[in-house]
Amino acid sequence: MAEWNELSTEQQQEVERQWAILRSGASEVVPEDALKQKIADSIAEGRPLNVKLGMDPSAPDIHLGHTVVLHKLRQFQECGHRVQLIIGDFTGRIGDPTGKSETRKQLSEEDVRRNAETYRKQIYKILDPVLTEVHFNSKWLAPLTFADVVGLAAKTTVARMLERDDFQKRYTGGQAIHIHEFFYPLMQGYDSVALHTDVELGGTDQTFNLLMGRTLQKEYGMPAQVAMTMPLLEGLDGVNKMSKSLGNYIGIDEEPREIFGKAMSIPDELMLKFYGLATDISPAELEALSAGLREGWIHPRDAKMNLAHTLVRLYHGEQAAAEAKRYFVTVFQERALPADIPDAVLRRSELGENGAIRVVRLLVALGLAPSNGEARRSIQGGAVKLNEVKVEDLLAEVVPADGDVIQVGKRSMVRIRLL
RNA sequence: GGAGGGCUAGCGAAGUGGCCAAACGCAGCAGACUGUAAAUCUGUUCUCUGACGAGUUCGGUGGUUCGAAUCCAUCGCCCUCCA
Repeated sequence: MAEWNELSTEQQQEVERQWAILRSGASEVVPEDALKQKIADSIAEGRPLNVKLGMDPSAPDIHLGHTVVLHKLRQFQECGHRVQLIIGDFTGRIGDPTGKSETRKQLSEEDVRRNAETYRKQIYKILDPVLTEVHFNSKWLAPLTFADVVGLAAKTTVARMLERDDFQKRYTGGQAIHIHEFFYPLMQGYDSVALHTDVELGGTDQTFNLLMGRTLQKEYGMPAQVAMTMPLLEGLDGVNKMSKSLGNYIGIDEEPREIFGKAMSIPDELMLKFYGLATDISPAELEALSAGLREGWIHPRDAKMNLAHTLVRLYHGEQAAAEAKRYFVTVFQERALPADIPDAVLRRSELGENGAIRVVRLLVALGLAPSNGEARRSIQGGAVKLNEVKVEDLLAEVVPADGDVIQVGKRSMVRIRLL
């Protein structure tokens, strides 16, 4: 272990510099002073730190919630450290019980593989591939014998497991906890043993699992990792954490217009948090923005527009961001028709003798309504427009022409192509 | 091993023989308004029908009944307590 006074002045400055960057924004670092020591060791020995992140392969799309941690990893890489990305293909077959009120479904091997591939593709939008190792944890977990597993399980206790918040709730609430769910933290901890991890990152909901890594590493006679948690980002609903299964997420692989629109729908109160956790804005800029909103010289709408723009730029580039913004302004602010409207084919055979068709049927034929009932409701709700003229009559018949534009609400519209 | 409780629309949750296509909340969709797909307010949310009306739905199956989400049998799944 490197003593502080053994380091040169330059090395000490470098330690301080890295520590300031890496510590910033983190919710908790356990133990608090160990991170600086690890950095110092790394610099003294000229050895990069192994920084681990486990990814649950149950949801194949990376969303902004994941990026909070990924951006932090990127900072580690920029300081010269190495990222160990664990694809939890083995654990994924169990399903992390974290934060769940009920037992998760087990994934098939094939699901896990496919999802992991998707991860790999998306992850390098943020991480530096050169400094990233990707591991599948089945590599070391699958060969363990039952005796090994029993030995592993003997290193902790039921009482300890029940300390974890969600197990606690389920246990006292009379909901099932299967024995195999206890193995999840053990396995995740064992990953750190297998890879000699120095620092493990996760959301605050991962605290228990990260600490289990420390416990196990000590049990296996190696230095304990530092557990570093990042704040959780709420989803579009503004209440629950962003997650795929709740459907309240913005995926980084989504269409620019989607990302932009979804960003515009986050509650105003969460704007700053999104800026802070999901963009590359500097602390100084964030402070200025915060002050501007508070004192009223920045319009919340403009701030949110800028957020949406930034998010699209991060994952799709400046050009796509500008386009997405233009689209949003046109369609939602000016309520005008966008320049490009998707075509939908309408066969003449759908039309009656005189070339007419009831609007209800037209909507269904064009895929703008899933059923006639739904189409009727849309008309009754005043949502349907043909060439920007509202259709009010349920029984209305129209004679569609090639190029006519029909809309249901502001968001779905189609240009008719007669065949 | 014993005793008991449960399974209702996307989710949560009422409903215990006809008034139930099924209250209510959430989520979704739409409208108004706006500062945005924020907030707020309003409408709407099984399918077919212009409408009257009809048809499928309450874990699965089979019964009882003029009539079942509601009663019975059976199968499956879940939970609790005792041992």
